[in-house]
Amino acid sequence: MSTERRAPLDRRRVADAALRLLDEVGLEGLTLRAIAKELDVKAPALYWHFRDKQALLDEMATELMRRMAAELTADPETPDADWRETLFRRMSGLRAHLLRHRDGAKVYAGTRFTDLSYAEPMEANLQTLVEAGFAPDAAARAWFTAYSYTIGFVIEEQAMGPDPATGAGGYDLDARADRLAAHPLAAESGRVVFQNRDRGFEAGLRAVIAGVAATLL
Amino acid sequence: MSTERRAPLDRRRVADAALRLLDEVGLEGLTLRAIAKELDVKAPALYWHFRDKQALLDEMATELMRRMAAELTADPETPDADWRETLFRRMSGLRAHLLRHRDGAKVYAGTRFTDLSYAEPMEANLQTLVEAGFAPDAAARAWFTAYSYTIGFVIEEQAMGPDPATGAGGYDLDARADRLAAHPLAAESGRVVFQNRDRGFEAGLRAVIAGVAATLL
DNA sequence: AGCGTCTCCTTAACGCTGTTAAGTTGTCAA
DNA sequence: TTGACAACTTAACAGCGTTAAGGAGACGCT
Repeated sequence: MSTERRAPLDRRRVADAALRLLDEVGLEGLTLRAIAKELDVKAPALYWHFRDKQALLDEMATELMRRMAAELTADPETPDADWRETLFRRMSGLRAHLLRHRDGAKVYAGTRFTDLSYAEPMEANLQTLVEAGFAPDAAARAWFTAYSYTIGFVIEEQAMGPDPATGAGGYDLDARADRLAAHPLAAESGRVVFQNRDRGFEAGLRAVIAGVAATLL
Repeated sequence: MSTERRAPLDRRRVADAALRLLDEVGLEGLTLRAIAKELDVKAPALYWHFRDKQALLDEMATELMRRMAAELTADPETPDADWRETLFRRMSGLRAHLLRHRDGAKVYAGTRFTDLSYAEPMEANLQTLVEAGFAPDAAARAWFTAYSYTIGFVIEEQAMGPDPATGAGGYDLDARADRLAAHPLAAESGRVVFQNRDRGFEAGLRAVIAGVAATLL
């Protein structure tokens, strides 16, 4: 008679399962009952670990951030990298993590972390900037500017659906261009924005970093 | 015997009422029944005008954009303004419109416009950049970069709650600084980011524009 | 050994949500 | 006068987040 009792849940394992499920069903399909089922549990059990659904979403965002931080310590910096390269890599890494999950940016944006695990990596990032000559205020401003750009970019990006170049493309660019035939620049801008997003993101990020260097350093 | 029949609804009047209601109840309180009540109508009536709730939200975003465009044609450009000033004003105006409504950025971000009224102002904006010497691709990139920054900024901003400086401040900055005492730069960055948001937005936007000029022009 | 307490979960139910189906009313054309 | 059509209402449904109440197992205490 195996009296195997499942180990009790904790917040991280719930957030982990929720992130897994998110990729299958999207944010609007991410119900408490579905998450509970994933964990072989009934929905009200989740209320033992979280005050409400928003607290669970906050924990998901925090878990995402923890994974980002873990990747950083695992894969150590090239020591001679300057602050531009560091900032570029941090924001590219943020985008990559958000893109790993369906609606990742919407889950992440504007949520409050549930613990202080963000403090250490954030301090390190700001330190890099200060060591490069930024005043503490300017370092914070520089970081938040690049962060805002990244978040905004990925939110729009994920709302567009899959990249029409890579993959079967959910959006018909030619039809869009036809509708906008009377506005040639707007028509062409669709291709620039919707296609080749990796390159596009990086071009914009480089601009942001260059501007930060010019006005805040 | 007054047989006054209310004029039938249309999409814009519904979107208008929904935007009014949004300020009172926030995005999560914006239910179809509440919108319907605002219009003296029952909830299923809305399905005569919209396929589903998302279509209504799209119309709200479109209406917001229309108002922005209307403000532009009403208040004509100083003719000698250079592209930096134009871009700065456009993005500041976008932010101002998003801030006018509770959860404005969340409603606006990542929705699809329901008609082509965005085409004309967008063409004008891109034209300004092209006339200033940007290649068409670079103009589109420049615009989308500033746009992403603005959207990301306002989403984070509205998620923070009211500005602690102006108004009674929903967030306790001193408590935050205490928690982060071991990480002085991170602690101080809270004040930089959470306070004085108008100035902060503008400083970041100026950096973005300077960077765009340096790398894309 | 037995009792009580605490943790972690279940069962049952609540009000509310977006959405659909079917029916009603007024208006206008032929 | 009839019929078609637009613009709604009434009624209902499955599913949502959430709460209240209770139950099973582990743990410490006497």
